[in-house]
Amino acid sequence: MATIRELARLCGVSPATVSRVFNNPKVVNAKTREQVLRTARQIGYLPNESARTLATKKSFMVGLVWDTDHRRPGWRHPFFQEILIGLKTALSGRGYHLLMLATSGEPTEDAYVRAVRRHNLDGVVMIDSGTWDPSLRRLAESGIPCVSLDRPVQGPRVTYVTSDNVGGARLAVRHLHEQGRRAIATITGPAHTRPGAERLQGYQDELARLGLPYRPEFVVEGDFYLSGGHAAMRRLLEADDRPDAVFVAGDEMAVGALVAIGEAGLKVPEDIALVGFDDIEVAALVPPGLTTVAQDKDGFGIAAAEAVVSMINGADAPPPRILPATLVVRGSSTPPL
Amino acid sequence: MATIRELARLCGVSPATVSRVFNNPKVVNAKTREQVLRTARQIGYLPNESARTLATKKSFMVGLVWDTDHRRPGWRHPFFQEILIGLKTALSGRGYHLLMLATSGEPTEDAYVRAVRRHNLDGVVMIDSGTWDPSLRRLAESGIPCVSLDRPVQGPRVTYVTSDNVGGARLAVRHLHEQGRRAIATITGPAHTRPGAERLQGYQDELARLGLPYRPEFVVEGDFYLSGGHAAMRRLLEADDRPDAVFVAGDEMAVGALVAIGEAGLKVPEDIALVGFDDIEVAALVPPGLTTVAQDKDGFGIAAAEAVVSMINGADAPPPRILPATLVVRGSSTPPL
DNA sequence: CTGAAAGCGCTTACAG
DNA sequence: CTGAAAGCGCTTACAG
Repeated sequence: MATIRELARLCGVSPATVSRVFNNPKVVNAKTREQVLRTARQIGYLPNESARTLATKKSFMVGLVWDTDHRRPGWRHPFFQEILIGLKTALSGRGYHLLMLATSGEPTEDAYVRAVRRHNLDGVVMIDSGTWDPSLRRLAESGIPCVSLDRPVQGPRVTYVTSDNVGGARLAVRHLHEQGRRAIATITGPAHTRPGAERLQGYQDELARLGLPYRPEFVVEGDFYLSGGHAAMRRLLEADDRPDAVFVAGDEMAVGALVAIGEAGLKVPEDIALVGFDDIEVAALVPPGLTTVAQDKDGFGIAAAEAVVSMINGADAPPPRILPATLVVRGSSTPPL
Repeated sequence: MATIRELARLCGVSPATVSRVFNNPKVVNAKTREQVLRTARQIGYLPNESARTLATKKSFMVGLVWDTDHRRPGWRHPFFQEILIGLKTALSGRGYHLLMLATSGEPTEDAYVRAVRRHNLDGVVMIDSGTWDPSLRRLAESGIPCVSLDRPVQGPRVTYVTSDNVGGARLAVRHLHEQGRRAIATITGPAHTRPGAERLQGYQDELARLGLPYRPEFVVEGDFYLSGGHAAMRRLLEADDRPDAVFVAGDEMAVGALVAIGEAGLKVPEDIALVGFDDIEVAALVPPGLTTVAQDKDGFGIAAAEAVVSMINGADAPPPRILPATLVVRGSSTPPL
């Protein structure tokens, strides 16, 4: 591996000049600049990022906290995977790499903060896995630029990105009402997750606006996973009074609900209309097509990357970004009764 | 951020001694060692990894090449997500972090090699996304310790981890035969992917062993995704002679096939038995339960971590690891005819 | 068991 | 526009 000194010697200039060619090209004479660039290409010179980071205190690396282990399967949700790729792409377009932070069995409260400091990470993105342990709080309070997905957090240089969960849920309920449904139940996400709570809120709000009664027996909590949606739907079907529509707060759960309805000998949408949330790939493919509230998955990654990079560059924490959610109508809720 | 000098000063020793406390503790006097450790904790000293990497040429970071963009949706497959977490966990247990490599629109052949060298990465894991472009070949040939998932590659310090795809496919076909099925079709993965080709091979091998004829019209290529399985199944159903069983080379495709069969007014397993491959979460949940060939998802991550770390520590490239695949019997293939 | 010194490969005021 | 020098925070033979 060639170093900056060798390259400088080859070009008959000082290392300082070579450094300027890469970091501040306009200040160096055009001729020498070209020569340095050409020679660098010939000998395959690559700047050593560790040395740069040591000298500049900037690593151009962002940490990803995706708090996962085998007891917390939050990461299994396909929605996160779709966000991850968008985030990686958006960051790399801005010159940043993504380091997956692992606590390596070091279960102390400051595990993440320590990892971030040791590696000179410039910022952090955290994916809400439903848990919110002290190590995340410490990270948010540490002063490191921090963007959280789907969860508001307190901290000096922290912001978050989320979908308009309340508005999206309202869209879903309004749509079901427009289709002539009046007994509209909901299968919620876990109450302790932000999206879970907000989508329930939207359901309640829209019910109120429409003048429909709020019926506690029409609200069953799920877990965002297929099996939870299946179980929740069975509970709804066991009740004396059956709903004619269900707003399911996540597509995976909605597929589980679909299955449960089929097992009960009922049909979607004839007997029960269904609207999901997320618009994961399977929503379009499962018959009769799942009507759902789409989240802007690429938008998550882009907004998170923008926010963290702007804070890294010295800006104050930008306000939270609430991405619009849009209704995608498919067969599970149409035609009207 | 406290440095090693400050810590040394506080303890009345030299930086060299502090360094030894962290890197080679046994050579330093027990008393001073304890004092250094205690003081380090008090002032929150953390070694600067960039400086360490610069001095030692070891970064304790492994790159992940997951070659993805919006045209190549390889990453969307839920199977990869399950592997990723296992890999991260296994690596972090061995003291390594995972850096997601992005080419940031730098579409040169040596983009990955450059990224690896610039960041002093100790090794690399590559996930086969079906494409195999020159930049991956260059990486494999570069001399950097390299582990590939699901694809054999040539290179001085390279090995790979895969499932026993041939054996697994044979298990599936044999099982269908034991259930009394004789007209056994297959929906394959893309022919240019290794798992796709091998599972087809296993299908052919077992057919031959059982004395069943190989019928080209019973072989339809899919894409490993739900929609591809759906389309492939429709083609099988359009033919004059309908199969009574299908070995589908991936669970997502199998779910698509299940849907297509239902749409055609046929039933699984009564009319057509189905066996998938992978054992992703949905396999257990979709009615009537998908019989499938399970891959050892945690095993992938562990084997890859072991292999790359052993090469980093100077060992020769270990032989390829072929993980056993096991049959998981559910309702889609039972009871026997 | 310990310290002084040199070095890892860069960057960046400072002076010219 | 350019160079010499100092410094980023560590590690590691070497000498004692």
